[in-house]
Amino acid sequence: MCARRAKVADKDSETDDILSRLNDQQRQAACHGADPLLIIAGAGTGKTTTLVHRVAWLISQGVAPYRILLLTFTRRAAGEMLRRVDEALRQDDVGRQVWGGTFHGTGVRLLRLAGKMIGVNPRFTVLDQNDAEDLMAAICRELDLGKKDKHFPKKRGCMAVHSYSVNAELPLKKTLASQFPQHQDYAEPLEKLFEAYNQRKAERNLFDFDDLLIKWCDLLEHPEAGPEIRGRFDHILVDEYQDTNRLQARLLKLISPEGRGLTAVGDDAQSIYSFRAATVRNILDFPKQFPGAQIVKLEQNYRSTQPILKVTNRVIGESSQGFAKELWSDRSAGVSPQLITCYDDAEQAQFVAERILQHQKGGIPFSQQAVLFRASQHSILLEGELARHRIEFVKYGGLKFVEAAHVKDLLSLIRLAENPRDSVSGHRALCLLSGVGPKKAGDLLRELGAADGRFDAWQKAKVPAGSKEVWPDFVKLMTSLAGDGEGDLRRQIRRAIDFYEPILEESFENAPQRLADLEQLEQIAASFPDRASMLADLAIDPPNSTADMPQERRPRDPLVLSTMHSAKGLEWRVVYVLHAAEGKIPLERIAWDPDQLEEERRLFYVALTRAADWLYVCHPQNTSSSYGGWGGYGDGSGELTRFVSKAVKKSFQCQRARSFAIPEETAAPPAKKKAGRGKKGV
DNA sequence: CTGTTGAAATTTTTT
DNA sequence: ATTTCAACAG
Repeated sequence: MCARRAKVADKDSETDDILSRLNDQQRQAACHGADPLLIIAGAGTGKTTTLVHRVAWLISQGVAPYRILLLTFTRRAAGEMLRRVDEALRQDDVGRQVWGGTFHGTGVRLLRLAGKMIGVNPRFTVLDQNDAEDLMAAICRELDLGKKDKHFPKKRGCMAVHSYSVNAELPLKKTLASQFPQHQDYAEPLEKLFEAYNQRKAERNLFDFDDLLIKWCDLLEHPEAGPEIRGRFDHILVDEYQDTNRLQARLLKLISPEGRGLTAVGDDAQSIYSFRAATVRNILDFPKQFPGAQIVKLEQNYRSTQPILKVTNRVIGESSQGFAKELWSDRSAGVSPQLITCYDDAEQAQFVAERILQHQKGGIPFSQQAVLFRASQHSILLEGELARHRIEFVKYGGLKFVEAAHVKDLLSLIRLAENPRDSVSGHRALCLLSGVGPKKAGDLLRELGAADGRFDAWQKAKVPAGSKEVWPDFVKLMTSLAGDGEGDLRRQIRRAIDFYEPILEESFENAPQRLADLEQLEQIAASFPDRASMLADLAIDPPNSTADMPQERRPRDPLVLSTMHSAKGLEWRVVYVLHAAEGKIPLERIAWDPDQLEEERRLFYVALTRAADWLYVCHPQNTSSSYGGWGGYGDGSGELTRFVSKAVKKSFQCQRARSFAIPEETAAPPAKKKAGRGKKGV
C-alpha cells in the first residue's frame, strides 16, 4: 500500500504539469470524481484532449487501466485516444490495457468472454450489414414475401425497419408509423419475417450488429453475469453521446445504474446519426437519468479562427431547435471563409485541385487539407481531377474494401470454415462453383449440417457436371481450413486465394486488380491473432478501401477526401466543402421532413467546423451529366443550399471560381468576447 | 434446376 | 457500378 501511495504522489507533480495545459472547464472535467458527469463539448473545444486527460488522470489516481472502459464511435478514435493517454502519462503500454472501442466491438469481446453464462456459444459469427440483408432476403424468399407485391420493402428496407425498431426500442407498429410510413401496410408480414429472421440467426449462431448490443444487455440483466460484468469496470467513458440510441442508453443504465463512474461526452449540435436511431434525448436527459450528474460545458474553441466561427455559429444558430451555446475563439486574426460560385461541378473540381496545390506550395501539406461532401459519389469528378494532377489521396466513407464482390467471395470460404452452420457464407461459397445455384447449395448445406459440419462428408456428395472437377479441391480446401482454426492465418488465406483465382478470372474483367485486393487481405490477416477475431473485426470495423491500406502502398502525404459523416471528430487546416447546393445538401429526397432537415443542417455544421484556418464552400450552379455512370439526380438547377442563408452569406467572402483572388488575412482582431455566455434554450 | 442474357432499377450517411 | 428481375436455353 505504502509503495503504491508513494508512486501516486510521485506522479502528482507530473500530472499537474500536464493538466496545466487545460483550461478551467477542461480541468474540472478531467479531474472530476466518480459521480456521473456530462461534458457538453462544442466543436473544436478540446473534447478529445479532455477525455484523454480524464483517462490519464484517473490512472494517475490509482485506477487500474483495465478497469476503465472507453466507448467511442469508431475503433480509430479509441486507438488514437489511448495512444494519447500514453503520451500524457509519458508511459508506453498503459493505454493498451484500457478497454477501448466501439459499443459493438466491446460487445463482441464481452460476449466471447462471458457469453457462456447466458447460453451464448462464443464461436458466433458476426454478420455485417450486407450479410444480414442477404439473410433477410433469403428468408423473404422462403416465406414467399414480396414476390408478387412490388411495394413490399426490399431487403434493405426490411433490415432498416428491423434495426431501427431494435435500436430505438420501439414496437414494430410504432416504428413504421414514425419512421417508415410508406411501409405501414406490411406490419403483419414484417412481424413474421423478423421472427423467422431472429430464429434463423439463433439456430445458426449468427449475430447481427444489433444482437451484439441486445445480448450485451441480456448479459447485464442476468443474475450472475450482470454483477460480473459490472464489477469489471470502475469508470466508463462514452464519447459522441449525442449519437447513441435508446438501446445503448439502456445498456449504460444497466452497466452503471446510478451513473457511478460514468462520463458522457457530446455535443447536441453535432447529432447526425438519427437514421441509426440515435436520439438527442439521450444527452438532454442524462441529468434526469442520473440524478446528481455534474454538467461541464466547453465553449472555448481552439481550432478555428474567429471569422470561421462567425459563419458556423450563424449556421447552427438558425436551427429551429436552438442550441444553448455559442463558441468563441482567441484566434481572432484569420482569412475570411470563402464562398466560391462555380459554373458546374467540373469547374468546382478544377478549382479545388488548384487551390490544394497552391496551399501545398504555400506550406500546408496535403494531409492537412480535406475535401468534404454529403454522399460518397459526390467526389467522383474530383477524384479524376486529382489523378490528373498526381495528387494522392485517401478517402473515408463510402464503399468499404470488404464490400467488394470478390473480397466477399473469398471471405465466404473462410467464414464457412469457421462456422459451418453459417448458411449465408455457405450459399455464397457454393454458388461460386459452376453449375451450383441457390437450390443445390441449400441441399449441400443440409448434408453438411447432417454431418455435424464435417466437410469430409462432402467427399461423396453428388454435384453438377460443371464442377465435378473442382469439387474434390473444394472439399479438400474446406476440410483443411476447418481443421486449421488456430493455424497460420496468412497461409489459410493464401490457400483460399489459390482456389478462388481461376473463378475470379472467369467472372471479372479486371481480375488482376481484384487479385491485388485479395493479396491485400492476406497482408491484413497478419495483424490478427486468430481467425475468429479477424472475421469479427472485418465485419464491425472494416478497413476502408483507400484509407487503411497496408503501409507500403499508402501515400506518404495524402490529401483527405471524406464524407461529412466520417469527418466527425477530425480537423484540418484547410477544408473544402463540395456541392453546397440544394439537392445535395440537404439531399433532395429528404428535404421535406423537418426533423431530417435539421439533421442535414447539423451535418453541414459539422463539415464547416472541421476547418482551422481556411474554409472554402463551393457551389456549382450546374451539374454536368457525367455524374458517375448515369445522369445526376435533380435537373442541375444548382441553387445555393438553404443553409447558407442571406445572413450566413454575409460572413463569407463571395467569389467566382474563374476570377478567384487570394484573400488577405484580416489583421485587425475583432473585439474579444467573454466566455460562458449562453444563448436561448431549447 | 441452373446459368446466361439483357434490361431496369437503385445507392445517404455507418456500427 | 452493381444488383435485381424476367425470360429463355441447356
